Amino acid sequence: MLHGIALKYFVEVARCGSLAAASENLQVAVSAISRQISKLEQETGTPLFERLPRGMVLTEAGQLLAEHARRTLLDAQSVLGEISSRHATSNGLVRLACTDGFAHVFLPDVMMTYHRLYPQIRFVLQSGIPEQVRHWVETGAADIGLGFAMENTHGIELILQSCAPVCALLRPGHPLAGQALLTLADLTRFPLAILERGNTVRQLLEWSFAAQGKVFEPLLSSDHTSTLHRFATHTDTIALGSRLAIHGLPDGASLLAKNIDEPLLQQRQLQLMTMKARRLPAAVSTFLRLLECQLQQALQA
Amino acid sequence: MLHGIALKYFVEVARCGSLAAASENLQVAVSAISRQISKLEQETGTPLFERLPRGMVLTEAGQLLAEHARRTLLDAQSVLGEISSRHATSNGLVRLACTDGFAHVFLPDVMMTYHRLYPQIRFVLQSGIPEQVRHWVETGAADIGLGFAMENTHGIELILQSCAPVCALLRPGHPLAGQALLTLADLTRFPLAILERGNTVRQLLEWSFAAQGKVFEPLLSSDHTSTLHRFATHTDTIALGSRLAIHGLPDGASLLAKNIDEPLLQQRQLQLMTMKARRLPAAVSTFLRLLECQLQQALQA
DNA sequence: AGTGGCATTGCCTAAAACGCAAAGGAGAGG
DNA sequence: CCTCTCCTTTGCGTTTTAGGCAATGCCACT
Repeated sequence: MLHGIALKYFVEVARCGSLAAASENLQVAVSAISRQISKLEQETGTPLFERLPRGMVLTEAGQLLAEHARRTLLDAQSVLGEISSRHATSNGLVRLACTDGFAHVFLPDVMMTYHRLYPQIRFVLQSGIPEQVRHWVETGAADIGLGFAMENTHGIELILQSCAPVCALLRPGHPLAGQALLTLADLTRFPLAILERGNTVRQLLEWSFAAQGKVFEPLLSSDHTSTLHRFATHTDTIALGSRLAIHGLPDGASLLAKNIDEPLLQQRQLQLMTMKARRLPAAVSTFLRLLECQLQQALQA
Repeated sequence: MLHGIALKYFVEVARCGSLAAASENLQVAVSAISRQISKLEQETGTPLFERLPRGMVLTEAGQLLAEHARRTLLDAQSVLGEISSRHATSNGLVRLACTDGFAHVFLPDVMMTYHRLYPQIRFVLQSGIPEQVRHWVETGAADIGLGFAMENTHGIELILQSCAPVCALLRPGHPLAGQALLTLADLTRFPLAILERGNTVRQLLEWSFAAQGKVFEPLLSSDHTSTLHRFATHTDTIALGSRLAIHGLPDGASLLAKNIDEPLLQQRQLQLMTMKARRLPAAVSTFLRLLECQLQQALQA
């Protein structure tokens, strides 16, 4: 246990938003949890939750405490791991969160490289829209996040940030394959394939089209990057995405990435992130270094 | 309490090196503490202390846990502070550790500047030899450390590191005041004033003299920089120290800092440090930024 | 061998956590 | 408007855990 059960209960309640749900997950009576929360509130001298008819939600003070608690529990877990097996990198789990584009080629490649160095380390990868990725990292559900954003984020530790403009991805035989730079007008002449709403690409594209009074009606809309790519490699459809997403694809499936002459589309930032003020387990930390390194290489290529 | 008492007892035992002493400080029976320690060892599955006839000393695993515990407890304290008084910078204590040279002019000046911005923040300053400073920061007895070192340190978060060669400090009327650069031979022709053993200046000077087969017999040896300065401003004695130590002294007491042509003396590094992986209280964090800024300015001057 | 400084163990008491059941509140829906 | 449902909180008896005290064991030092 190391740390009082109080904090453990507290984070669970914060996570599920009600005593009842937490009681279910923790297999502990509701009353017990209720008392622990009361105790915490007494100790801090402020209410940590707002009591709503349908559950409990963190107050401002509660959020501060929740952050502390999550940091602490994660740290404890990592330290216990390091203690129980003395070799630094045998605390064997790296939990990654990323937006879809990285999940198919880039991250698997990095994981493979890492795996050759430390075969006993396991991975968990979760992909989602940028907002989810950010949230997972912030709450410690993932160790490392890789995604896109349009503005600078706070409440998160930024390991690396780099401009990652939205590109047009098209097959070598495409009519536009000869042009180095495309315009928005070029895009309107071909069917488009793009990620669902909630992703930065989609948002930026919609803004760009709206700014020029054009309607944006993609032929294909999916929540999987690979769907788009597959489609684009065999048709004249133009997929919208990032250069990194196709970096390292097998030659047979290769796509070309073309820049698009539209300022809005340049605004996208790639972000590599971890939880703020968190001490990472050894395995995560070394993986992070590798990832950062490979990311920089890929960005330059 | 927030966190189980176990960790609290644990760090205290680690700090004083025996159950008996910890029992005294905590006002808790020895047996109670002994049981908490046993419980921790059971939970981690490894002994955390080596039992010696004269007390207990941390094992390797124990050290890992102790670091975690200290991080956690400090973090908890800081979060509680932030909660109880919601304004970020009202958690009112900044604990500084530095080597003697900074304690007289430089740090007081920074504290004054800070105090004008946040009048309710209090300070604790402890000065000592570099080894102590480092230790205080490492164990969380101080929030921020400012000192010198000869090699790169680990187990500590380096906020800023900069070359800080040992200089000769002499009064404007001194026979050597005209020279821009002094040699070791110059130093032998005048009485010297220098800090006690354990400080980097002293160490480097002794090495330098030894390397040239000279004996090192300072006229004045003190553990207070100001003693040396006072002495040097009114005699032809040369004080050894850092440029920063005299930065901002009132004109009447002013000394000149001269570089010395001796590679060994250039090796000294100034280090601004905090505990590794620790989340600092808001007040400490803002003070640190100010300090860092002023330090950079002073270094350029 | 004896002594003093330590840590551990056994036993008992005090305090804290837990579970169950009942009570109190506040929307949702008929 | 009343009831139903889904919450949380409270009261009470039981169980678990921490604390204190005194006895024991260990080891070095004299």
